[in-house]
Amino acid sequence: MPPDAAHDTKTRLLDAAESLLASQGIGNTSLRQITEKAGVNLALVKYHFESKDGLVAATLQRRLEPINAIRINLLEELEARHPNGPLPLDDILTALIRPVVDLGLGGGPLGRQFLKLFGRIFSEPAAAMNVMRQQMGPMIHRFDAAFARALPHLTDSDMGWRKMATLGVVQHSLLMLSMMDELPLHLRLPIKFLKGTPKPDLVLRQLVAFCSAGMQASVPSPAP
Amino acid sequence: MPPDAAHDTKTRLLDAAESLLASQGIGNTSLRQITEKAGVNLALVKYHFESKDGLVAATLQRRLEPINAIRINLLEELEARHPNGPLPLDDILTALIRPVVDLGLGGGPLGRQFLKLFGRIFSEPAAAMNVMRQQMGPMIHRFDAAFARALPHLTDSDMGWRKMATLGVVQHSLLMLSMMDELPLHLRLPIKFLKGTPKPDLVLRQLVAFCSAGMQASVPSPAP
DNA sequence: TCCGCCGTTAATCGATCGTTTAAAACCCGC
DNA sequence: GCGGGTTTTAAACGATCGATTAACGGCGGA
Repeated sequence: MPPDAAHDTKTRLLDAAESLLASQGIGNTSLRQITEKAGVNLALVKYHFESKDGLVAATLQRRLEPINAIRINLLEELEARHPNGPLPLDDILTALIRPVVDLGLGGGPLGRQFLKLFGRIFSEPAAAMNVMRQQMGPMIHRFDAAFARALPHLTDSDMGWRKMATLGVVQHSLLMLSMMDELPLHLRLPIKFLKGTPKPDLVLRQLVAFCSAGMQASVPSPAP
Repeated sequence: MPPDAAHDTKTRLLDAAESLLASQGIGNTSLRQITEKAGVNLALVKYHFESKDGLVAATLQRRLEPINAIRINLLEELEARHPNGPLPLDDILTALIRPVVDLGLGGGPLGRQFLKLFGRIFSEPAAAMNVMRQQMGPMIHRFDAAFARALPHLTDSDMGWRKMATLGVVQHSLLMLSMMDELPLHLRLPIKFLKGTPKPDLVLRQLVAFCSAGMQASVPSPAP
């Protein structure tokens, strides 16, 4: 992949888009803002990405693809270490959560920006949401067997509720963390217990601890 | 119910706004869409709500206020039943979660619509987010003492992480549920384990079970 | 040298946005 | 039925949106 002009333009558009989409949302960010920040002509969006939706999709895909690849790699390593018998639940959750925490809090401000975009995406127009699910769906499905091996006594329904809750914990927590440094102080109620940006390892441990316990909760009884 | 109370201009605007903001997001919904759906003149938004932001804020406030009032009522009843000693964690979580689940899944389609708006709001422009926090902040703070009584061994930091995770579970799960009936079938990956709209009691039990276990998780140790 | 393609540019398209104005319509006590 | 405040109306404002066009520069192959 040569560093030709076209590749450079694409990257600059993606970087600018990632930053602006994250901080303002998709619907509230204009192509003109993006191209101005990228120092690039407006019409090049259509040339390189066909449309605004295309640019948004490419922005998401650029980050989601490697994250999900790492997740599956970690899972396969884990499965290789435990050829049979139940898998350690905490290790499964770590494989699921660590890649996104590392990107978001381990890297520079770029990762942080994507973290916010990742958190926002569930509320955005269908076009963006579809890319999200297209990327996340197969990855989550890949984890299904692992969870079933770790918690064999859970019904499909109970397991479904708990996977949904787990994703909620990760998505919401990381969104809040990524918002930390740009919110006015008096609005930081949900995260005011934090002194500064926490280290990735701490975040990972907290999220895994909560989700692991939630996953292993005793099945709630029908009705009181 | 006087005949034109339901057709009162303000109420019709709020109803139309709630429905459209929920299904499209705030930034992607125009005042013209709202006023057309409400059967009301465009300029009346400025007359009754000053601006678009004012209408959005009023839409949120109309639902958040009674929900948070019920939450605090339930909490105070709980505290009255346990004048001293620790509070049952599951009951605290029930007081926190039940009101929003009941509104969203117990009532008609109107409640469902707001559920989606509630789930979206964390990703929307600052104006809307501020209203959200302004309403949620004092309510959450009201629960702080109760959580501390139920889990006295947790540090402020650990407690903070777990409250954040709990809100994530509730917010994300309810958003997914509220999206159920309008998503194309092939995109329902996260919730495909559900046959139909679940009863409020089932949802409440699942969410409380997960969050309660997560809240009570053993404190994660520093580093491996 | 010239052709042809790729990347880029400036400019404009029609549409739609939130907001604002000024006048009309309405309601109610007098 | 008349006057005055409240509510509603139609129309337009300037700004900005995503999309599109036609022309231009550069550079490698014929």
